[in-house]
Amino acid sequence: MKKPRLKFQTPTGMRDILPEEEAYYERVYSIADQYADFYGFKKIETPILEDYELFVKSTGPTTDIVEKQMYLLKTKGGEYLALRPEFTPSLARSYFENGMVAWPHPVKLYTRGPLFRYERPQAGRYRQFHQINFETFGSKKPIAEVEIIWLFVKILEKLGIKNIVVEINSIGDSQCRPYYKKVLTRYLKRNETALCATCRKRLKRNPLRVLDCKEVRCQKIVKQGPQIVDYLCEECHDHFEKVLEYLEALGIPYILNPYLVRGLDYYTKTVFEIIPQKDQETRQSALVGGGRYDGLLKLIGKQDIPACGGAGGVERIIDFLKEENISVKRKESTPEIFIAQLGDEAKIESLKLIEEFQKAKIPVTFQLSRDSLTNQLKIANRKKVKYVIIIGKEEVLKKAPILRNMETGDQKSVPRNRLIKEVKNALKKEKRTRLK
RNA sequence: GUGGCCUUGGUGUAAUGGCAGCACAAGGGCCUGUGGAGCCCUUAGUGGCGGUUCGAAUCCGCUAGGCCACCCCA
Repeated sequence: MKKPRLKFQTPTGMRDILPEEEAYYERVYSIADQYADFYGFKKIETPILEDYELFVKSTGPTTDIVEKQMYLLKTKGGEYLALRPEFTPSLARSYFENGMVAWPHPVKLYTRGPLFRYERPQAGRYRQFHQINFETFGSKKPIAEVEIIWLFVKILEKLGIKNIVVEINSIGDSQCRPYYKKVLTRYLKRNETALCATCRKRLKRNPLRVLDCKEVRCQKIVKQGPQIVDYLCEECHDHFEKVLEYLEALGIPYILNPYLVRGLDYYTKTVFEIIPQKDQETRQSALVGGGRYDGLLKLIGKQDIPACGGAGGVERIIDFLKEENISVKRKESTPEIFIAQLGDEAKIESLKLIEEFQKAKIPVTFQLSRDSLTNQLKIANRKKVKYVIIIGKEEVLKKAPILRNMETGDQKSVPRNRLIKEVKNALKKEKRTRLK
């Protein structure tokens, strides 16, 4: 619980990512990069700011994201821009704008980076957060969304995450969903008095959302009501069956959740979430979410292109890694050599030395702003380096710095021109004895 | 947008209406060019505004942040 009451600090819900935390991000990103590449998803980046209308049109004007969570800003030129709250609209826009329609299909894209939603911060939820995101444009085959689920499962596995489940459902398409909506609405209306207040509102605006209400009373009613799977049209039914068949073939464990609907307007057919097993009850912290959105592209471009995609929440994945005690090793260099200098000539000489070590790819550390040898050795000691090179006036004159072993306290003077070689040998010896 | 808890040096904490203290960290010294220990010194704090009171870190109000939950989502 930290809160430095400073003049300037990060805005609410935003935070600095410090070195320790950064190691986790690097880990997640590097694995995502690697797997994206293997599975043929091409990495692209889109601007953080987009035309505000893009999200209104695609994410949906009645969604919470658009209604209350978007960062909206007006430029000096009078345009309305939004900080992107999700990736899909941006990628769909980019698909049309860059003529990807003419690329060999399906077009498989990968992107990652910060997203912004204005809401109250909470565990695993920030106003600036990060996602890894995959989209496939131009395939209506069920394998397309399975591929994305597969990819996410692989990435999570590689990160060391087990104990997760894929929850999956089909919410139909424009053929069958309207009818189901009607049936559901009729059913819910009959039981309206037993629903919670918000669900009574939902009933008018978006009755499907009643399905994933967490109120016990609503769940009770929903459980006895009609399920979408029984109302799918033939095409959606077959599609869904194929999806499940592929998942089984891949050995990906999944759970059918007939009440999974998701909050964005544009989904059709398959919707899925990947959730830690322990959160299955609450479904509070989905690590990954996505689905098919065949109707979206025609809303923002000329052609009607089938598409699907999914997004993984980087912060949530990292939180989960930490909860599961999956540690991430930092890959920064750990210098084993400290260069200590005394006096001006020696300081200049040590600058040259540092460059030589850099060229020889030997990581060194130093504190040029310190002058006393005592202090420099103290620092060297704290940094747990193996060797210290000491250069003073005398050593500059003799062209022979001192090489000191910090463990044994032995030291000897080494001719300047042989120093790098000598250090290399010493480090090699260290490594060998450590292996024994 | 709603609710609960919280806010004291860089960090972790103590003081419950009466002198803001301790530990660690940091910087310096004891020790002129040789570290790890010890000792000494220094820097540095009640988030902000207002109220109650002889007196407020402490009680009250507002405000700003933080954490958590609801809503919703990754």
